[in-house]
Amino acid sequence: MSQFLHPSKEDITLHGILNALGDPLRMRIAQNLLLKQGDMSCSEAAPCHTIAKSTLSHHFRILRESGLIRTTKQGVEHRNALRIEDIEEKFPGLLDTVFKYAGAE
Amino acid sequence: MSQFLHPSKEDITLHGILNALGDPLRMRIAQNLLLKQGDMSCSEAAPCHTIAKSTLSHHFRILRESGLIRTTKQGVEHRNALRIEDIEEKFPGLLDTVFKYAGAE
DNA sequence: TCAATAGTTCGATAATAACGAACAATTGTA
DNA sequence: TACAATTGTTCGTTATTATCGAACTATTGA
Repeated sequence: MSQFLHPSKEDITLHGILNALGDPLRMRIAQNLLLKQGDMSCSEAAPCHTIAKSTLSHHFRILRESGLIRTTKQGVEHRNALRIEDIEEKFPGLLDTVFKYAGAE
Repeated sequence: MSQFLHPSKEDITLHGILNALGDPLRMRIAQNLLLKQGDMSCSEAAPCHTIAKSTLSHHFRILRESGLIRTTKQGVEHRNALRIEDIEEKFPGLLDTVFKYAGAE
């Protein structure tokens, strides 16, 4: 009874992941989630507080529907986490390689 | 006196590359260029002949301005090639990893 | 000089992204 | 039970980007 639409591991596509990470804002969200090594609320993972929350919500949906993150509801917050194991199973080494170069941008 | 706008190696960004490859059409163009291991004309590298050539031109421009490909003029054709060495220098292993999983999509 | 070829550019329309406002769901508090 | 506060989604509008066909440029070959 997940309220969010997540693709199954098999349905995750490479271009979906690349497209998700090809946007600077979404990349920074993903980096934040990676650093935290746990789940974060949307506003917590947001790279800045100037962006409209409707826009933020839109980006989280793209991240979610690409399969890069999983969102669960906890109280009033939506907690987000990278689907590291799923991505690693489907595309071994991809996240390592990408995040290795994502730091400085 | 190149007629095309190519970023210098240092100006190539990760999200530019990911964004370029995050589109299925552009990914297939890049794959074609990789397989050929040489340069190809735009129409030669195009994944299908139903797409409008103005649209194709647009995608080649994005690939070019991301730094993923280099375009040179040879007669009436524009020859395109992946900038493998440049990308490899800036992001070692990135193209290997990405193209390893790009085949089946 | 003229036709053929390969791409680019332009103008119009379609699709997508950004924003603020209104909404829904949950929590805490009186 | 209200009711306010908080988090995020949805909706409607506007701005940006993608797609297309038509017109254009540059080059080649007849």
